[in-house]
Amino acid sequence: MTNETDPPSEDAAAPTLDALIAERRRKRETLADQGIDPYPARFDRTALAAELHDRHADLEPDARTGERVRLAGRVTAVRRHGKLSFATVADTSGSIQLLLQATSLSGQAAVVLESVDLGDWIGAEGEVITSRRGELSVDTTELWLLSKALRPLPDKWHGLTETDTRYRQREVDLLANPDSRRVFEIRFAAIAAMRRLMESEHYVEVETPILQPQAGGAIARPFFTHANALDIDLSLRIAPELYLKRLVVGGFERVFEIARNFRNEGVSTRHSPEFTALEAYRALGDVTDGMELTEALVLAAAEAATGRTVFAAGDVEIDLAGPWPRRQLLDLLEERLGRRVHPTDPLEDLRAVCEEHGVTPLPGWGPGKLVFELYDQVLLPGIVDPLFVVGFPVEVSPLARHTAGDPTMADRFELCIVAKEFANGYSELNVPEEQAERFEFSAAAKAGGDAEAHPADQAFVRALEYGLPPTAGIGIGIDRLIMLLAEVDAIRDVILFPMLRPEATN
RNA sequence: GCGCCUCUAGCUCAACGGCAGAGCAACGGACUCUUAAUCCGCAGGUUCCCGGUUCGAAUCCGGGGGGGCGCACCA
Repeated sequence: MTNETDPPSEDAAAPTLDALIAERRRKRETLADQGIDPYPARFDRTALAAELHDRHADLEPDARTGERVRLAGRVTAVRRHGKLSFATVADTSGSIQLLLQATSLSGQAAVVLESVDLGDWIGAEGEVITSRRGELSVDTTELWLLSKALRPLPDKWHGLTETDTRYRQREVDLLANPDSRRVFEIRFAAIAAMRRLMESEHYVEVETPILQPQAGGAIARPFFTHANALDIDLSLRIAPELYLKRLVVGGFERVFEIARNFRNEGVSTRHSPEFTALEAYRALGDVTDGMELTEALVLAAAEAATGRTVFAAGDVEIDLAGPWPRRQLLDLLEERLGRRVHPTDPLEDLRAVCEEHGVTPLPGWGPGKLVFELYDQVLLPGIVDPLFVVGFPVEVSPLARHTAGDPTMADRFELCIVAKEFANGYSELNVPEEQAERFEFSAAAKAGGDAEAHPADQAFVRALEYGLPPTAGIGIGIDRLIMLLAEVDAIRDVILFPMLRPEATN
């Protein structure tokens, strides 16, 4: 293995990407020529990098442990010093250094080391030691190639910065940018924690249709598709709400779904056409129980994912530590506007108040919508720390129970943090006739050209006629919650494969 | 949809009307304690695409494409 007298291969192609790949293929063939399988079927690993760091945190420099381990991971750095080399290997838990001495390596290990490239998956066996500089290392005797990286990795120091490539080739982003990986670790830890909480509260996780004859449960424009077998047009769901309440009618008293929703609307830093919401319904509860559950879920997610309650959001810090204040929307508006407003006020008055505060009323807006817009455009931007805003106009809450003694207001809350809505919930409307009436009203708006008005859903009304118990419902925007916990400001940074235009074909 | 910004070697970036360059990665070499290793050498380009202006275009202009940000719609 020491015939190093060959001149540089004279047919070396130009080191464009193709040539870099060809070079790595050549190395792979070199191994195969020597009887080394470049794609072995499996590997028995006995230790993870992080375990070793935990177990041997206090070793002196130049120490030996006598502990032999088998590691596997991706090569992220190689430092060659002639007969001594160092390599850094990253596995799912973290990174660890391999120390590779020519005098210790097996014949195969030496051959594998000769051809190893940044990005290759390797397995290594050796003794856990510390280097003379004190770095925990594996004094390697055996080395296996587990899978060849034919494509070169991004710059090990700068990583991958081009957003386009980060989103299109998320796998490369994840392996090259630790921060990106961290965001998704937070995401999935948070979701798992919320699932655990729901389970401990005896909610059943269910699945409802994504392909629906008629998209309901929210005010939004759906995507459409077509089912060939039935020759019918279908919508992709905009919310699971109506189906979940039908399950409560059916006797599943506590249900939840972590639902991917689809809305054919604008794309922005805060909006993705495809987004995830947790919706939960609890029989016998009301809007108060909904707020309690919402707060518990967010805190459980924050605790499990980060262990903190204080987060940076832009240039402000917010503290999630509860309990969160619960304030009536109409009271908050009175404080902000200097006068009391209510959906029963004359339309012209409400329009005047809107104009006065920079909200331009649109022609179709009723009094409830005007009040809601005052909230959305005037009140919401000023909210920083978590706040439950309670009591919304019925006009903009077609599925919520109206407030006792006030048919124009609904027992509904929104959770607001740093000027954004994070969750929404209410006492569910369970009077079939009233629901049918609300649907008629919104269906008229839809017929009048409002593409986002809620459609009448007869199957849902029929379900209510079998009896929906008093029920609390909530919906939490998972992506936005993750943005908060991970302290990133683009929703695409918390979605693994965000929607993009297709790549240009070569 | 509208406005602004952006696209140069595999990656990260220079050059801003005058020979398209550097660092990392690659390739050849030296090196048994490095950790962004170091040193010597070598190679690498459809400057996103099409067109125009110009003696000369990565650079200026027009059109197109990808992406980002802002506005609008929405959560």
